[in-house]
Amino acid sequence: MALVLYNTLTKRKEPLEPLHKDKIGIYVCGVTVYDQSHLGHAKSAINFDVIVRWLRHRGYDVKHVTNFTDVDDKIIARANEIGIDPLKLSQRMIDEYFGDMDALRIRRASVYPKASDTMEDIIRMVQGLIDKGYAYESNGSVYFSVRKAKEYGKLSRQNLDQMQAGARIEPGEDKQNPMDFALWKAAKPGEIAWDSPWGKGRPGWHIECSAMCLKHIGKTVDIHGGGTELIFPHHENEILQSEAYNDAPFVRYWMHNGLLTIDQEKMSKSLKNFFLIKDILGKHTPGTVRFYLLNAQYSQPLDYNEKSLEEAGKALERLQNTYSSMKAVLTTSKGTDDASELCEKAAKDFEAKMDDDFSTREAIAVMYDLSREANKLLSDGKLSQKGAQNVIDVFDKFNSIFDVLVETQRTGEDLSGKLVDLLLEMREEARERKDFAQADTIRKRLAELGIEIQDTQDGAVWKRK
RNA sequence: GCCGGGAUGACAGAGUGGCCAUGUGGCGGACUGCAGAUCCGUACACGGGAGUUCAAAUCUCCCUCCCGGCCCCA
Repeated sequence: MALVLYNTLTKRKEPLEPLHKDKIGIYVCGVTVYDQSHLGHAKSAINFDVIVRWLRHRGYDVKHVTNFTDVDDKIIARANEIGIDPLKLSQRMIDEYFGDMDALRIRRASVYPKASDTMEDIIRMVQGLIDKGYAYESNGSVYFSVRKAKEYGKLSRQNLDQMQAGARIEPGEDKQNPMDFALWKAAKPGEIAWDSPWGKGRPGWHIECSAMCLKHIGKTVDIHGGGTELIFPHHENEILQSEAYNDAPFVRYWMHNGLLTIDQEKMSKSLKNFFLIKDILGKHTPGTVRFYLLNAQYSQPLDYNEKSLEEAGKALERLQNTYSSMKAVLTTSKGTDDASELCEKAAKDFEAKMDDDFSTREAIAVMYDLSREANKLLSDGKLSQKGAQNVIDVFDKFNSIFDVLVETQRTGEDLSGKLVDLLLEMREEARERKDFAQADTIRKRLAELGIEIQDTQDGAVWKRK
């Protein structure tokens, strides 16, 4: 069955058909690095992390490009406040960003271009747009002329005339039309600037993405992603620039992730209602955070609150327990049922849900069903060792995409493992002679050492926490 | 004002024209020396109003409310 995904451009789910058979170029708008990352950034990054992992799992050769906007008004303002070079500030924030993302086990993109490294390409593109008559220079700045665009608003379905009537944007002093947007901004005195044919200045916000897509992927990118708040004007303007410059369709599939809200409002730096990733990770494991964020369809908004994050942690523990139990009985289970039918069905259902626009929430539900059935077989003493392995295989596949489970496999082969086995034998003897005080002491002392014991019908099993 | 997305049980969050989402939490059981884990059963639902249909939470229309976008933002 084909993989389908929701395309914001056409407003429907479409089968994925990359431009070049098995290769996919995906560009995801990154962050403006003027401050630390919050949970909303994590949502976007994790959503696309899973999407890319799934595409790779399906056999595609994926080139994933995510940019850093390292030159912009906010960075300049912040750098001035603290008195450092803007590019130093942005580099520092990039380092922080990678620290957070690595902690959340987000796989790195193939390339992370920065606006400041892409300057030649940006200037070439701006000049090209002027040469083709789509853009004009005015007092050292360059603007894209929206009236020259063949189609305006095809992504966001905005109508130029209505927008102006409704928004009543005052024309900027250098603009011919209020909806024109800057491709190149003339430098103000003292600002960081690059040389260009129009004097010193720096790129407008939208042009870097167009230039990076062209440079790192090509005229047409298969998938372009970002948060829903970027649809207008950012992505709309990218389309105008790129299609005018390249004379080719810019993007085949537009994917937008829903925003993280808090008390029903968008989490954002400007609203000051954000939680930093590093603060959240002080209270919750990376697995819990990932699981929480993947508990909703990527395209839907998700309302954050501490309680639902805790719930996600408990819910995840359920899957973790099953996984750990299966590992624990891998060489001891005595049943005869290899659970193959069950596991094949789960694996198939999981694939189908992920293939349906990356429906992580439903894919998780499949895992719960598998969990329940597997636990039942285990507690009835029916599960075979092969069966435990089959269940583990499905969980491993799930985890290769979601990356939320931790290895709790007993390491019984080394000395410490053998010592734990010995203690469990002694505890078993204590229990047989009803010396529960002794048995409980052993359990308690081992727990203090990070070894968790659970009594099952087939005897006690243990794992490292 | 214009554009887009929503409204589902205590909470979180799926989905489909007729059958159970799922998880957390409740309640009642099973198992157990105790813990823990696990399993079984159970209650609680589809914003409001009209229509289509044998059948609608699921399709159509209207209404209400919420969120996002229209300066920056994942």
